[in-house]
Amino acid sequence: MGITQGNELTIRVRDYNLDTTLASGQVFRWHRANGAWEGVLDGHWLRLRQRDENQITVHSAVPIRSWGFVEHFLQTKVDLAPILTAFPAEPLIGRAVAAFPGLRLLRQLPWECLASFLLSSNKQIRQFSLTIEAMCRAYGVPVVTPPGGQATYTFPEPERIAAVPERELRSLKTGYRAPYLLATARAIADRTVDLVALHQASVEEARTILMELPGVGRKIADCVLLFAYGFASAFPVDVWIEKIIWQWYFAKRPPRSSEIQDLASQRFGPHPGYVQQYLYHYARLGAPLDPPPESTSPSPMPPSVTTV
DNA sequence: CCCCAGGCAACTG
DNA sequence: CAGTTGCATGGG
Repeated sequence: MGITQGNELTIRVRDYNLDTTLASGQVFRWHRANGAWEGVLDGHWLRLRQRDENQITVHSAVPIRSWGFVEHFLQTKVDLAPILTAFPAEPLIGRAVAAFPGLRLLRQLPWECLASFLLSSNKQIRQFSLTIEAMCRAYGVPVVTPPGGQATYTFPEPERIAAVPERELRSLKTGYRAPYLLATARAIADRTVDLVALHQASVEEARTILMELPGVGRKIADCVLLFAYGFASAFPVDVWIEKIIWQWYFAKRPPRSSEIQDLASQRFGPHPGYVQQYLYHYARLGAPLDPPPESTSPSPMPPSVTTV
C-alpha cells in the first residue's frame, strides 16, 4: 500500500525498474522530464519518479482521492520473482533478463492500447508516437497540469474519433491506417464490440473478437491481450521478436510466425508474454549487433505434441 | 536510389 | 493452405 499526501504518493516496490519499463515499447505517451516520467492516466496528469530501488513516487497536479488506478497501471503489486523463476533456463532468455532487471508488464486501458498499436503497424515508435500525440492534441480533453507546464490532453475516446472525417485523421500522418482507426473506433462507439466485456472472455475468444476489427491482425491483437487485458499467454510477434528468434532458434531458415507462436507456447513457460517483453527489449536495445548464438547453441525443438 | 519500421488485407498459386 | 504484394510516411 502507498503513503498518500494529497498530491503525492509513495509506492513501495520490489524488482521494479521504472525507466526500463516505461521505455520498453508498451506505452507511447510517457515522456522523460528531468529524471522523472510525465504522462496522463485516467484523465490525470502524473509525474512518476523512482527514488531508489524500493520507492516510486507519484505526483499529481490535483489532489487524488484514490490512487488505485496508478498501482494498477504500474502493476506494482505483482511479485516478479516467481514469474522469472518460471522462465525456462535458456541462454537467450537468461541474457535478456540479466540485461534488463526490473522490466515489467504494465496494465493499460484497452482502447488507448488498441488504438495506439493500430497506428503502429509498419511504422517506427518515434513516428507513430508523434501521430498519437497529435491526435490527443486535436481530439483529446485538456487535463490539469502544474503551473507553467505544457498543455496536455487525454487520449480521445472512441466516440470522438468515430466522428472525425477520415481526411482529418490522414492529416495526422496516419496514412493507410486512417480508415482502419476510424472503422475500429466506430465499431466500439456503436457497441458492435464491447472492450469491457473482453475482460471476462478467454484469451482465444478475446483474440477472435479483436481480430475482427479492421486493421487488427494477430500481432496487434496479442499486444492488446498482453498489455491491456493481462493475458500472459499472448506472445506478440513483431519484426524484432522475429529477428532474434530466427537468430537463436532457427539459424538458417526464417521461421514462419506460427512456428514462433508454437515455440513460445511449448518452450517459454507459463508466462510467454513476460518472456516476450524481455526478448523484445533485448533485441532492440540490449543484444550485440551481430550476436553469435553458436557459442550457446540452442537445443533442437522437442517432438511436437500439438493437438488438432 | 535502396531498405526498414512493434503489420494488415488482398491477392496469387 | 502458404507465400507475395501494396500500402503512407519518415529515417538511415
